[in-house]
Amino acid sequence: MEENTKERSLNFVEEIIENYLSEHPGAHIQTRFPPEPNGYLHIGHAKSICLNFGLAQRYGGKCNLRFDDTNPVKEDTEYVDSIKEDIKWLGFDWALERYASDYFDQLYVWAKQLIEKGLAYVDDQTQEEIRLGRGTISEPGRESPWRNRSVEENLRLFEEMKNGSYADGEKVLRAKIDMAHPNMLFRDPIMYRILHTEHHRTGNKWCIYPMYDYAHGESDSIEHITHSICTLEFDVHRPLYDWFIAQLGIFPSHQYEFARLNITYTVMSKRKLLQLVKEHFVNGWDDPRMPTICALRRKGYTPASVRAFAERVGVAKRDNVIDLSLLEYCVREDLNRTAERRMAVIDPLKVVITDYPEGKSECFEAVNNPEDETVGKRSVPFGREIYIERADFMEVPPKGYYRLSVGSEVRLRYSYLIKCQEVVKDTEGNIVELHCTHDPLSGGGSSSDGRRVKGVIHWVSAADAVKAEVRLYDNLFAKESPDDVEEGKTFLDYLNPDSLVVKTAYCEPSLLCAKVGDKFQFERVGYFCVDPDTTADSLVFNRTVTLKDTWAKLQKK
RNA sequence: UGAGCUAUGGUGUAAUUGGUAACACAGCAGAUUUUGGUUCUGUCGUUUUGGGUUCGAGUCCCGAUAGCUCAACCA
Repeated sequence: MEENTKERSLNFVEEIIENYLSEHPGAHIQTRFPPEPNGYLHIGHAKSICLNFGLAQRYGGKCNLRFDDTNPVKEDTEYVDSIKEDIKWLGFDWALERYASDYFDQLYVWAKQLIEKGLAYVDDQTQEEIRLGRGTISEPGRESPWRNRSVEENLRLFEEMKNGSYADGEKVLRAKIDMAHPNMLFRDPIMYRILHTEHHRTGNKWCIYPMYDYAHGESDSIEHITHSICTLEFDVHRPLYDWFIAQLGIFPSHQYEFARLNITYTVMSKRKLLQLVKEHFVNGWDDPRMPTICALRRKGYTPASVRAFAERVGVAKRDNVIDLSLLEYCVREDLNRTAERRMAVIDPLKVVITDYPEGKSECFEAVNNPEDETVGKRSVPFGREIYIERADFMEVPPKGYYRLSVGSEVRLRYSYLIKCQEVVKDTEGNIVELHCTHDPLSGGGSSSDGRRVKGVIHWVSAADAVKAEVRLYDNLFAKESPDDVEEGKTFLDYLNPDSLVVKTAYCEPSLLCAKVGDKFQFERVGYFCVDPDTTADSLVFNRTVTLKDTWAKLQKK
C-alpha cells in the first residue's frame, strides 16, 4: 500500500521483526488479528489491523484472521460477518480464516496431557471459593482442597465434565502452578469451565470451553504465529502464555504488547460503546458519532484515511491520547484530493438579484476538483433568486469580515459579482431576504474594470435547488477525556447535547444524481457523503468533517 | 507478598544505539488563492526528578516520583 513505502523510522515491533528475520535467515513472519466476535470493531481495532496486516505485507509474511470464540455466551456470527466486512473495507485480506473453536479437540488433548504431567487438576470449589482462595494483590492465595487429586481421578473427572455429567459451575479444570505467585494469573489459572451453551460454530458438541489464557497461546502456536501482537493489558498474561507453550513443548510463538489507541472526545471501551447503543444515546453501532469502523465508513471516512491515521499515530508502549484533530486531518487530506466539489447552502438566506431579468436563467461552469483536473467541470444553473449562507451576510460587519454586507460587493463563486442594496426584514426584525444588484460583465470570471473582490461566497439557484437533509455531526462528548470522570458522575454526563444537528439544505441540482456513499466537498462548508437512509425522493447527507475555518476561529477570540 | 509496564514540546512519534533533540498534528504570524479551503514560508515550544559513570547521557547505573495494568468460571 502506498503509504507503507514512505520512509520513516522503525517502530519497536518492526525492530523486533527485523532482528528476528536476521537471526532466522529464510524465515517469514506470521501474524494474526484475533478479535472476539462479540461486538463491532472500532478505530482502536483498526490500528491493530493495520499493524498486523501491514507488518505481514511489509515483511513478506502472512496474517491470519482468527476469531477468539472461546466464550459462547457472548459471541455470535452477526459479529463475525461485520468484522470481516470491516477488515476488507480497510483494504486487507487474511491468509487463513480460523477460529479458536477449530482447535477445541486439540486443546482438549493437550489439557489431558497437562493432567497426566500433574500440571492440571479438577477443582470442585464454587466460583466464590475460588475467588477467595486466590488471595489478593498483596496476600498469597490458599491451595484448593482438591488440588492434589490423582492423575486418574482428574482424567476421569475432566472427561465427565466434557461428557456433560456436571452442571455449569460445578467443576473447573485448573493449571497447577503456584497459589502464592506474585503474578495473580499464576495462582492456578482456570483452563476450562462448564458452559451448557450452544456455540455459534460448534453447536452443542462441547459443554466445556477453554479460557482465553489457555486457548490463545496454543492457538497462536498451532498457526505458527511468530509475532503475536496484542495490547498492553495482556502484558501480565505473557508469562502464562509462555508457560503453557513450554509445558506442552509446542511451536514457540511469542507475544509482544503495544499501547492501545485512545482519542480525545470519545470513548473506546466496548462496554461503554455497547451502553451508548443499548440505551439509545446513539442510533446504533454505525451512528456516525461512534468511533466504530462501520460508523466512520458511514460518516464518509475513506479506508486510506484510516490507514494513514493508523500509520501516523505510531506504535509504542506508553499510554497515549491522540488528538481528534489528527484523525480529521487525515480524512481532509484524502478527501481534498479525491472529493468533487459541489455547492450547497446549509443555512439559507434568499437573495434577489433585482437587476437580473425575471425569467432569465443561465449556466456557469464549475471546476469539479481543483486538485484533480481529470475530473473536469460541470454546469451550475443561475437565476434571479438564489440562496446564500446566512453567515455570509452581516448587517454590522466586524473588522476583517469580507463577505456580504449592505453596500459591499462579493463574488458569487463561478458567477457574478453582486452588491447588497437592501435588507428585507419581517415584522420581528429578522432578516428574510436580501436585494442585490449584479455586475453583468463579471460573469464567471474577471470583472469589467479589473477590480478585485476579496469575498467569494457559494450559492444555489432558488429555482433549481434540490432539498436535502444534512446531518451535522460534532464530537460525541463535550469533554476531551470522557473517561476521566469526576466524583459522582459517569462518562454519560459528558455527552455533547449538540453532537447531531439536522438541517435542510439547498443543493445544486447535480447532486440529484448522487449515490449512497458518494463523497463531496460542499465548498466552504465541509466534506459530506450520501447516507444509506437516502431514498428515491429524499437525499440525506452526513457531514464527514468540516473544512478548516480560520474565520470562525478568529471570531471566537 | 505485591508484581509488571511506561515516562521526550499542548498531542503523538523519532533520535544513525553514548556524539548538535527532530518529524507530524495542534497553535501563532505571513504569502498565495474566485473555497477565510488547498499550497508555501516563518514561528512557538521538549528529555519527570535527584545522584553517579563519561571528554560527552534522552540513551548506561543507582535512588525517588508519577501514570497505567493485574485479584471474571471475560477476552
